[in-house]
Formats: sequence, structure tokens, C-alpha cells
Amino acid sequence: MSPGFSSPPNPAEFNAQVWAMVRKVPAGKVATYGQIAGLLAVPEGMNPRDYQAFSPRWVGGAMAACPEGVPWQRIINSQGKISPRPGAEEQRRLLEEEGVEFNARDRVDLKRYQWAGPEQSQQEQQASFWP
DNA sequence: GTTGTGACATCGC
DNA sequence: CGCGATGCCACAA
Repeated sequence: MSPGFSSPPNPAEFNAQVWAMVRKVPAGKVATYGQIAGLLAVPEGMNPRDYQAFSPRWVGGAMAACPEGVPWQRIINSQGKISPRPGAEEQRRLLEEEGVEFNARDRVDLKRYQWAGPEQSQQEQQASFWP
């Protein structure tokens, strides 16, 4: 089910921000939960340290309810692997179609495929596409 | 009221 | 570099 791990102050709004950020991730790139959480603004009145500690879970919770149109497949954990969940194979297949290479251990090289950020997303798209 | 668990992150070996 | 184990909060049984 959706545990919702510690609901953020405004779950609906937080989820919307997460989805918006995920939509900015270009094809062929991947982002980690913590990265997405870090790109989002910290809710007021909340200790950044706590936010950093739990926001990744909230991102996960948001992905659990991700609507259509959101490239949820590009969001993986900091280890560069797909979290063990039903549909993981589907996710991996989709990423491979986008050009993301998987290691022999079902792992992605984050140094190479991790999303640089929302500012450089446009450059990434129109600039050099990998050989 | 208590126990277990979760689309993660980080530290240690 | 890779893999295993631990911790955080809140909510469900």
C-alpha cells in the first residue's frame, strides 16, 4: 500500500512538485530520490536536516502515486539500482530503450547518466547526445 | 498501547 | 569498487 512515510506538511503539493521535477528529467538520464528531494524547496518551519533525512521517502511516496506522463522510470536510488518493487523489470526495460546502459549487476553508472539538474536539462537535450 | 514496515541514505567491511 | 547492515518518522494491523 502507500505507507506515505511521514506525510510532509502538504502532501498533495509536495507530490505535485516532485512530479513537475521528474518531468524535467530528459530521456537517457536518471535521477536519484535524494537528488529530486534536494532540488525541491524545503518546507518552511522545517529543519533542513530532517527534510534531508525523510524527503527521499516522500519522493518515493509521490512516485507510488505518480500519474501518467511522469517518467517515473528515471528515478532510481542512490546506488544506481532500481528499487526492488513489482514492475522493476519493466522500469529497466524502459530505461534501456532510452539509451541507459545497465551494468552486469543491473546497475546504472550515475557518473554518466545522472541528471545534472533542471538548469542544464535543456543543454543536455540539445547538446551532445552520447556516441 | 505495542510491533512491524516502507519506490531511501549513509556508514562500515 | 561492491555489498551488507542500520536508522530516520509516521502510519497500519
